[in-house]
Amino acid sequence: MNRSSSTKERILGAAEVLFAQRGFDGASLRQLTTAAGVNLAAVNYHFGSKEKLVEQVFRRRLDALNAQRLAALAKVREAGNGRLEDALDAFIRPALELSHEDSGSLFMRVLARAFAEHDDSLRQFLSENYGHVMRQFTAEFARLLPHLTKEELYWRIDLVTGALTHAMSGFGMIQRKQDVSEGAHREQTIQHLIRFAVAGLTHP
Amino acid sequence: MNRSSSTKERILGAAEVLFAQRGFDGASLRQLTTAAGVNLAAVNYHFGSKEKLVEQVFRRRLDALNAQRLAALAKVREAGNGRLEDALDAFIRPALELSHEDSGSLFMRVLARAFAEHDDSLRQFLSENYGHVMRQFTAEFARLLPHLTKEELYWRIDLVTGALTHAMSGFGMIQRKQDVSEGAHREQTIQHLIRFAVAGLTHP
DNA sequence: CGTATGCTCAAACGATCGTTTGAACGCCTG
DNA sequence: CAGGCGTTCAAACGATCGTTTGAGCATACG
Repeated sequence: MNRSSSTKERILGAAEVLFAQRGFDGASLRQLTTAAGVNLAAVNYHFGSKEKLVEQVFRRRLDALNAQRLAALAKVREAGNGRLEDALDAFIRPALELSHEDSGSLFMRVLARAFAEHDDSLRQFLSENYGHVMRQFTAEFARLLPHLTKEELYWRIDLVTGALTHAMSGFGMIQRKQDVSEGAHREQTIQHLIRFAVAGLTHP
Repeated sequence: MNRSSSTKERILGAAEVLFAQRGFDGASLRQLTTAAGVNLAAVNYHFGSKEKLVEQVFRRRLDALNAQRLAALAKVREAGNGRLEDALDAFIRPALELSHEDSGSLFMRVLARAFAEHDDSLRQFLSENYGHVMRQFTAEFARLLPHLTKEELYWRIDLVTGALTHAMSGFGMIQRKQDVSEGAHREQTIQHLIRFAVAGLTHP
């Protein structure tokens, strides 16, 4: 029983790495199970199919990520000082903390890939399970930026989302310098993203 | 001989559509040649391999796109009034005009996919053939924003690039309304992107 | 007219894919 | 000890992939 959960976890871990590196189609179950050190048939035994495995890879990270985002957003609302920076922090910080975990940084690449691939079933899965998070943040932004028309707001949120996805998935040129600690670098990154997002959302 | 170029063009057109829809791996040569109405072997006969076909799909659009971008940038430099908006216009407008051509909008999706896939050979191809364009624009931005450190500038360019790629590849929620002409909608979009980019690049 | 040349075609190649199968294994329970 | 159960395993399945082949066709040239 303990071995079983170990096998599942090993598959999920290897899947995240290989999906990030080669994409969902590009990573074969043979590469994946070899990297995980498990039998080829284990994926279909434990997950049912490759597609279900993909969903579980998302679930494992996104459940926790979105719970943290919503909790942080609730705290911001509770405080009620209406600072745009705080709402953005609630959205950005959990994602960046995840992406600095063990192999969590790869997950952001997986997520960026999912956006790039216009695979309908995957997009539907993401929308059904996690669309409410985006809706809550959009509502909060609308509250904090009441002078913007709905169309204008959507435009800006869309562009900010693109920038953040791009940055968090590690496409960027910016690398941590050796004389900066990881925690400090993350804090620096968060501040960069927030200042950029604020400028993009509030410009005249 | 006329038939030959027609076959090549039909393959390139169908490839662009299918690569945008299903990705480079996801689109098979059999789907592709069927859609193009040509024989399966035609791809390897005219292009040598699937990978070479992918390169030609990029070349066909990017050669023209980057030539227009550099020409527009040269004009901006010549005028010499140092407006950031004009440099951004030189970068954005050619891409958006391309994406409103016949099936050119799909090409921006293909480009976004290429960014998402961390395929090394493809990235190297893009960097070797078109890296100088990005370098010229970066240099121009550095000239127009002399108060920014190099690191700060790279951060902002990186985020702006992410936003523009995201927006131009049509992920966005914004759709053209029926009572707005296509030309007007494009001009509106360009202005949106430029204002957003200016805000992101110049904020304190 | 005969013969190169450029192109198209159906067919087949070996490789690799996701999935299924049935036997073997370890372990807990009765 | 016997037997059921969850898991792992090697092997095979049919499908599909990119690529190659060699015959067939048309057009251009001596």
